[in-house]
Amino acid sequence: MATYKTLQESALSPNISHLHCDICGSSDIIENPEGYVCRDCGIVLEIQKLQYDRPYNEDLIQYARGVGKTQIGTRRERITSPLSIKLQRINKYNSITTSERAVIEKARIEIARIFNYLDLNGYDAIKEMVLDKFKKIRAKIRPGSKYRNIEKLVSITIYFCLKLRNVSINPYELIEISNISKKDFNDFILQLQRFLPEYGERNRQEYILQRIFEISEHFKLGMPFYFLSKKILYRLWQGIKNTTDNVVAGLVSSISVLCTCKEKVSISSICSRLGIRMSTIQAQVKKKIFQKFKVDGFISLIKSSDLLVDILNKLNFLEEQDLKAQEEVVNSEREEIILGNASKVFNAHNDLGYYYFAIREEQDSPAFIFLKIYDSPLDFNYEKHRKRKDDPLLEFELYKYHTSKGPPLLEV
DNA sequence: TCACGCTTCGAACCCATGCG
DNA sequence: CGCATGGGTTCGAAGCGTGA
Repeated sequence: MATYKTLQESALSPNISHLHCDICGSSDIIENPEGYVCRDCGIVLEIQKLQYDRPYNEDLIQYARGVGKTQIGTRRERITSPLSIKLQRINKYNSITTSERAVIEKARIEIARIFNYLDLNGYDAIKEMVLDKFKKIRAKIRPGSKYRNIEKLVSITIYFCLKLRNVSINPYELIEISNISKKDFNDFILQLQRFLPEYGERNRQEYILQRIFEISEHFKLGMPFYFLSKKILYRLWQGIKNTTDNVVAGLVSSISVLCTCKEKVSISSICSRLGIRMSTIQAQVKKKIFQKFKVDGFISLIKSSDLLVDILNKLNFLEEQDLKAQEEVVNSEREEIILGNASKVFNAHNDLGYYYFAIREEQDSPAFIFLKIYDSPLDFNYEKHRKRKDDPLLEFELYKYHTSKGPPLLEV
């Protein structure tokens, strides 16, 4: 250290007073990157610049970068020293920071191991994100909690971060390679979500669409498959979203395959690619499509695929024209209208079912909104109710309905 | 006969809720 | 944080059907 200090001091002073020029004898010597130079005659002195290389010394090994610590003597030295109490105290603080750093280091190794296993070595940015979230989440958990377990916490943080960045991840695969049980995995996800609020608000549709795209690429199903899947995903989202991402992806892809390219790929191969069961998709199609749209005659997933095509036809999914227009509708921003001053003026049963008549004041001119409630969406024919082909088509979705307190809240 | 995809149905699991 | 409960969802294994 003394040598380093001397060098620093000498570098700060413009003159190196103890040196003399070899030629003119002047003591006006300065230091530059090449060496020592005489300011009077401009000659570079023969004397070498001192270059300090720290010599190897077994005792100094603790200074090495990586360990980043100074050892406060050996245990015996600390006890026998006259400054024993002080040294013990310093050593105690020293070891506290060591354990925290060791945790980060252990986490870093575990993250690298899992990324390596999942073949995600190109995702360095996500690796850094995982470590960052790991530190932040761990800092918020009280000491002694099981949720501070490094390996388990790393595993869950990786799961969260990959999902947030729309990178495919199979939870079963992650559980298999991590030191975590299935029960703990679910438990951790539930508990740790509150420390990562962005996970709850993430765009699930984007992740699911990414998985559908992977299916499309893997089985070479082409763009018709992808666009139909996208349409089904966005338009039926409210009805199908209440399950895991992979199941939704499987449901949408399966419907799409059954309607466009049944012969190209089997449903079971799509399911195994997504790590889900075909029976799950069958149950979903039965409940979310057939039961929801009140279509009788469901036998099984494959046997009822003709009926499925009929349903999608009636819902205007399979029309080639309007594809672009419908995509715009699907992608357009949603606007919420609260029919606060609407009044129900007619409430009779007729062929169409129930309907409401609503009035909403907008500046000086009143707006009239007709809401027709059908028994089933299949009873509704868009074309019949559009006077001209180019009439704008607005989709209304009933978001909240207060039976006794007033009119419904709508999402347009 | 075998492999593969599909169907069936009970078991296992998940999740929300409440309690201690 | 663990446990119990109950309803809904998903899994998993056995069996069936079909084509090579």
